[in-house]
Amino acid sequence: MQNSAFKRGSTEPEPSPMHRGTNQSGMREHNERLVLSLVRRHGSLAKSDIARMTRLSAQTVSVIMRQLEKDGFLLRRPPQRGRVGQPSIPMALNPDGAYFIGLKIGRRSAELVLIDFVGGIRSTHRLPYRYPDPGTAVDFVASSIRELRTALTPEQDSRIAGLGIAMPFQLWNWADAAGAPRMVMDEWRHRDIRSDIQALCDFPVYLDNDATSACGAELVFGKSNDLRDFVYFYIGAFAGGGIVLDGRLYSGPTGNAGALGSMPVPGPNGAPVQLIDLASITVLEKALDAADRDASPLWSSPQDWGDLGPELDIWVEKAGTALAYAIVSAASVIDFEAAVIDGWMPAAIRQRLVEAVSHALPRIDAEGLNLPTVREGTIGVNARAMGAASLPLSERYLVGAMSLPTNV
Amino acid sequence: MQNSAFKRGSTEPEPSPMHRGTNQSGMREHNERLVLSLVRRHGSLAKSDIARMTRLSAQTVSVIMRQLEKDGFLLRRPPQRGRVGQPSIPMALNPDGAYFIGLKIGRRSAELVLIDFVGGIRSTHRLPYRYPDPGTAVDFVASSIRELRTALTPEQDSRIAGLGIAMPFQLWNWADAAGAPRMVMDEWRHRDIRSDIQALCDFPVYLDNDATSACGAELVFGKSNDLRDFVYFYIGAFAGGGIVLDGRLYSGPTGNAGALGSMPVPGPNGAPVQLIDLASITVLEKALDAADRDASPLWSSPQDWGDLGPELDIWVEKAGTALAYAIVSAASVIDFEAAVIDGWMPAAIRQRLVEAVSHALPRIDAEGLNLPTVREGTIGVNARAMGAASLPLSERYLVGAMSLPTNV
DNA sequence: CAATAATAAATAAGAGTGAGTTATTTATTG
DNA sequence: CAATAAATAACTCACTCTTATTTATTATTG
Repeated sequence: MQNSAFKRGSTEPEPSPMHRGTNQSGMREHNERLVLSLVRRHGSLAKSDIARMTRLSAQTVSVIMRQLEKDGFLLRRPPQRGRVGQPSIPMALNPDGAYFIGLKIGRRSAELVLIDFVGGIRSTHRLPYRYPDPGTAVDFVASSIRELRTALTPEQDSRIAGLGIAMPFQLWNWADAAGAPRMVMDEWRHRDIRSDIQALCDFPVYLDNDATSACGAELVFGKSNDLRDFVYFYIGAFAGGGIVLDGRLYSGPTGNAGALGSMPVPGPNGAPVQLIDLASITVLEKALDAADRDASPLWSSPQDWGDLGPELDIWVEKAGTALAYAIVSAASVIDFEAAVIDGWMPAAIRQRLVEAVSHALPRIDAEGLNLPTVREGTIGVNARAMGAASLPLSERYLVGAMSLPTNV
Repeated sequence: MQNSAFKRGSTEPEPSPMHRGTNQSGMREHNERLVLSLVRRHGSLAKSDIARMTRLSAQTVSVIMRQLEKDGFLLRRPPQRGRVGQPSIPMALNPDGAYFIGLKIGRRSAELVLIDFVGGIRSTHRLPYRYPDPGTAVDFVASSIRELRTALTPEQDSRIAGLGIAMPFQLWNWADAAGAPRMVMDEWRHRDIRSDIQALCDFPVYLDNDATSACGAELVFGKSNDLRDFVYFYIGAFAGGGIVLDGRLYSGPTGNAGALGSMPVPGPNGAPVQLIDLASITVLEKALDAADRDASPLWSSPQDWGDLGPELDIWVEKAGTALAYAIVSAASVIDFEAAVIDGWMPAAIRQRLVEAVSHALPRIDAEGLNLPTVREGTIGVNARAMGAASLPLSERYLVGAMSLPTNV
């Protein structure tokens, strides 16, 4: 079953489904994005560094970067002395160069953040609910945006470059049978939430899977940007994933790439089950409920779960093994450099989970594969909302997504 | 364990591991490749068609295509009358526009083919052996190339644009314990066969996994070019695979993407085994041996295996189920549009195998996934050698592989 | 049924843009 | 003060775009 909302969209119609040619403005745009991408990855770089890396002439880089500085995307840093020759002037991203809105629509709450060009959170809005409902969600977005925009100067306001939505794929399917009326959940199935929110905004609106978005946050704002290709797991209420190929978030032809929660892994009795059935936080919740332990910290305090007893240990062990199988399967498809694991959990638990995966991995038959190294994610609980905000950023300012330079 | 030979190489040193900028010649080259890619995909196209598809101006397309025609890459077809306005002149690929050499190094034989710009096989050279040995292989390549080049006019000879090698990953590991001396097989581990062959050639030499190469043949010469993203299985002595993303063969950071033979799938007793242990032709061979049937047609007559009895039926069933699991796992990583299955087997068997997969697929839990459609490959037994030849073609004439336009 | 209009492909001439080249300036270390 | 390296200025060159023109066909009309 396909989610009609999951056709990534921008503000412009794209009448040509095919490849497009390149002209001078496309070339310039590509080179500008390249400069911004390199500066983002390295923190700060001198014009001469960029020229060497890109093989563009020093003059060309000079022109491009002066323009980017003039446009407020780059800032000069103190000249670097100590080596022969004129000191180089490192250029860094200007945090105020552009702003982005990230919207996470979850099963228990919606969250909207305003972030700056380097991923700093400038404001946060939150709406908890028993179950999500499209009308309420759109109202929340409308009022939150109105509120945050009034707090900005006109100059800042004009620099809001886009909004991204992170939402579970097939939200209606995974809804809690408990609280959610069937009819409300079915609304999600047919409603094009992206268009509804686009109607509120004069900047482009993008939508992607929540775990894929979280992966985008890791790529754009995290410390994993030394990696060109990695597979990413976000362990939330349900386990999900994302894919980075050639340094770009890859969400696939239908937007459902990195649907790692649906990966078949060996189950307790030998029969295959889905990763989601072993590595989700709801699985831990059920185990705690069955043991008459209080599971509420799982949702309310992701920074510290307190003592959850042996149920946690068992979950970490089983989830880690399941993730290890998923990693081997993913490595059979793409020879990822790394597997990055993050989630809605305390950093200490995340670390234990990564250790469990690292421990289980060598016990799986991986003959013929180059196994990825396993790493912790570096964003944490905010990854989905920040990832949502990273979507317009990537689309507009990085060499990414549809990145062949196109006509303008 | 990593195969040092599996660093895809070209004839030029690539000192910059990073992204490169675009300049005018890069822009022109990109647009030329785009034209050739579109003409290849559609069979023939008028200049005006290309202009509409690429959004380039008619004049630009006119200039580019007249140049490509002058350079011998495009041919005029009869004008298309019947509609209002000046008749359009479709342009098609000139088969003699460029030639490519494909080399397959297998476990039982090496094969070298010369193909033209549209995939026509112009000559074939074959060397059967009990086990592969690097020295013999290089000698075979040297003499075959010498021979085929003397049969070409100087004009044709100068149009040989590259050579591709298709070779199993970790050839030494899968070697038949029977015939192959350990020492000879170990030579493969350390020898850089690509460089050795590059030394014989004045055109660039590429190397890729054999199944990945076969996938490239399907993409470039097959009838699967309506697909932007697909997963490909080549069932040879061992099962292997390849990946196509955004219309380009993706071989991954280490060249080991699409290592689908190593995919864990449920085994006969519940414990996971690798796909290779269920869906390889060697598995069928062993079953035939155990039943005292003659397995030799498997290798000697891939066009017609004759009657192989119930062992074949069992193998098709088991291999089909295993492939179905591998497809679901792959679909969890990337939401491929299609799964294409080809191999060293008669077309009728390939068809039965695809049916077995299609039958097994709906019985696997694929909640949350968009399952790809299952298709037969359209190249068949020659896929690996032709795929090898497709590597330099893609690299040089299609928007592909390292396809961001770069400086020249 | 010719004459003319409409349509679309293809091309020509010239403008505009952006990267490359060469030479120059600037600021530092040795 | 020489050597080195960053940064920039002036100018050239390549390639696409725009506008106008030519060409070949089908459709329309008196």
